[in-house]
Amino acid sequence: MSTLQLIAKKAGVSAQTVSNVLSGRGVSKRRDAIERAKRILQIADELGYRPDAAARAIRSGRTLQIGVVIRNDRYHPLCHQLAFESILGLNEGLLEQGYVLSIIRVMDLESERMAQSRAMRENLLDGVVALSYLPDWVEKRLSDHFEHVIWADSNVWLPENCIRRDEKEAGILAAKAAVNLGYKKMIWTGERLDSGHYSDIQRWAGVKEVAQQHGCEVTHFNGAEAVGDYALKLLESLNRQTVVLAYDVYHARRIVAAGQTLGMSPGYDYGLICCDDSQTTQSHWPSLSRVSFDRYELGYQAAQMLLQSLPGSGVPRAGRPAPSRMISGQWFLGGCTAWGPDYQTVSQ
Amino acid sequence: MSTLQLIAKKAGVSAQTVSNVLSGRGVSKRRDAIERAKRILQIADELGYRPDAAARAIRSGRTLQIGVVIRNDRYHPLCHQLAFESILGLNEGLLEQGYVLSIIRVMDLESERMAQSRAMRENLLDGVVALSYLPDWVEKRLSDHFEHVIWADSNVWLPENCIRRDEKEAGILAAKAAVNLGYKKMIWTGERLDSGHYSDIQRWAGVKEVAQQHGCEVTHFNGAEAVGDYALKLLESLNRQTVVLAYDVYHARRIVAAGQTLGMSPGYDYGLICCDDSQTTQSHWPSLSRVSFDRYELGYQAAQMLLQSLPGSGVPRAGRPAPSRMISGQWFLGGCTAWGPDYQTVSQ
DNA sequence: CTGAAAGCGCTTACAG
DNA sequence: CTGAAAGCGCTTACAG
Repeated sequence: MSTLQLIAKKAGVSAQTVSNVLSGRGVSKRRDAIERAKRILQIADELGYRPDAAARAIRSGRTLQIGVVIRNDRYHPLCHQLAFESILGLNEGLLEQGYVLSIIRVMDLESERMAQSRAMRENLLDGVVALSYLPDWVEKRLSDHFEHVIWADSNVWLPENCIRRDEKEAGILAAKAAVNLGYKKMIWTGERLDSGHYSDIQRWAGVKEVAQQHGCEVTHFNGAEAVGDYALKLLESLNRQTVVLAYDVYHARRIVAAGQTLGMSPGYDYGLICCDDSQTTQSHWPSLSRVSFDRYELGYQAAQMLLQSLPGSGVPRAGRPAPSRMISGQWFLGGCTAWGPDYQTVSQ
Repeated sequence: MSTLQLIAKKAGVSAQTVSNVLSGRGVSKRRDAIERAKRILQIADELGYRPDAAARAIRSGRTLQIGVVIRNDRYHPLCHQLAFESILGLNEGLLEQGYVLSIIRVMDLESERMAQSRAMRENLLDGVVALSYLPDWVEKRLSDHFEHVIWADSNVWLPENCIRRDEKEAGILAAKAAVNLGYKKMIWTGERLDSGHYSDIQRWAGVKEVAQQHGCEVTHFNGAEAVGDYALKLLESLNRQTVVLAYDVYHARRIVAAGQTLGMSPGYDYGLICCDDSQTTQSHWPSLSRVSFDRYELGYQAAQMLLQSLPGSGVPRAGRPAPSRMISGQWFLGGCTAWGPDYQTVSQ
């Protein structure tokens, strides 16, 4: 491994001249200085010089490392697969400013496990982004442990350092589309109604609001209990006048699977509209009528917010907390799974 | 921020006594030493002491940081969504030995971009895991840049430092299941046959081998061109004697979507078997008959292999290259999408 | 503008 | 077993 010292020795100058040249600062316009700088650069190149991240960190007091907290672990590897899109966006935003991202699992924050995770045990991270639905004790622990936290998609909502999807709007967009398509009855399928993650509460609130405005009947179907009598009851109430509004793609799939056992297809035999999707949906289920959120962008923006709150991070207004943001959803008719009750089968 | 020095001052001892106590080494059994150690621990606790990762790295010469190279980026955020499962497994394996994982995108390895990515520009990583299908120039660049590389799921296959799924076995398992279920004709759907990623080549090789052994006709359908005349031709050849063997879940979904437009369902009107899945499939499409690979485990094992190849990583046999490994697939009947041609509809 | 010195926080030798 | 010293690779003051 080559160091500044080594380059300095080979070039016959001092270490900090090398440092100056390599960092692009303070090279004089004098002819000999320019020549020397060239030689230094060449030697550094020959030796394959790369700065030592640790040495830089120890001097600057900043590690340029950020953590992202997610729920996934060995026993719940995919409890929130969509997190991946946000992680990729986050990574891109951080990388642009020289920051590096690493993953922290919620389970690593448990008291008994804290000592196992070097990211928690040592001074390693300049800040963290908490992603999605987190237990109360996790929120507290993160606030205690890190000076800089961005709450992305979590139940924490403050004037600063939070970023969320506009979930009520998602419910409203989905329900309005249903009304406009002419459906007379709505079935809401999700796991929770008025508790849990803010997305559960607000998507349902948006749907309910639109339904009431238009005098439309809405029944609730708990998607977690899709097997047995209840599933049959649901399926018996499916018809061309009825639209199922699904909390997410997972619930939408369950409805389709259950319908299929009775020979019913979405779009044709009943309407199906989903309140949320991800980029995967576009490739795996493009025909789904849905509200779409850009989770990659959410991650990217969360990165911007965190960098803004970090002093000396190089972005504009660095060092001041970032005002909270809300991400808008977008209505997508899809391929589609909701033609409305007046749909006529066309021979192909 | 509290340092060893600060604790030492408060406790009236020297810095390295504090270091000794906190690292759990060399505390004598003498009564006064034990008392003192207790006091030091208490002070460290009160001050919320956390070791500085950079300082430790600079002394030990190891950063305890690992990179994982993936293809995903802003323009292809989900070109390989399944990578997430392996990343989570990798993260778990590394974390157990105090290592931290960060993400490197293939695009960050491009010459013009190298300088942008601190992970490449600086001495930051002790080693990397290359995940999935990588262009030749990426393989070369990684080998040149890093002393320790594990090739996971890539086209690189050497006696050491490589880990792969047994893809030929996957093709064989899928095709044998089809034969055992009584299907007479097979349709293979994937994008490539004899070139590209080793999974393309070997899954197809396994299927072909079994088909030939049993005198079964196999036709190939390029899933990338599923729209238009070709799709119609495919659909016309679907019937109860025929099974579609899909390269992956994505291709399986396309077949189902195309079939649906003609009112055909997998399992009932034709057979559908998939050569690969992921943990997501279990929740999103449990009825799919398939070969299953544990990508989380693949990541976890790749972590073990990398740690073994790193000197001083704390695992057994550290410092010696890890022999290459092959991960087995497992046959899953699923819910199912392949009952065989003799399936009789049962009233529900 | 360049060089010698000091120091970031820690650990690894080496004396007492 | 404990303390004073040296040093990891770099950068930030301070002299020449």
